[in-house]
Amino acid sequence: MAAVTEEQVEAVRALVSSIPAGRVATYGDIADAAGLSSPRIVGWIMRTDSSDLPWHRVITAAGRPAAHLATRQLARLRAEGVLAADGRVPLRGENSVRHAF
DNA sequence: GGGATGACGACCT
DNA sequence: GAGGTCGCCATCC
Repeated sequence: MAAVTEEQVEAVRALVSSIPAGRVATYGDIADAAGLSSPRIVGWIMRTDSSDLPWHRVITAAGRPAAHLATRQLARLRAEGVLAADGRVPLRGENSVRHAF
């Protein structure tokens, strides 16, 4: 009786996989776009089923990835063209898919 | 079966 | 403007 159906998980995976390089998305946006009730579900999916998804393109609403992965995330994002200022990804402008959603 | 934890967000103080 | 608290759903112990 999973409140979150496989379809929801698939939607999240599709959205994350649909994030273009040089752009980042927030957990809240993905959760909302996938129709999830809680952004935590997105994090749960990433942790449980990270598969081949560009999880490094998913950051928190604070514009900063998880503490343990922050270094890894920033390094990858920087390689994709996302310049993080002081370990923070500028969610403002075209850097975030928020506008695309 | 129950409690604590976790890739988070939003609201309140 | 910054920090702390509560709520959210699922998993792990």
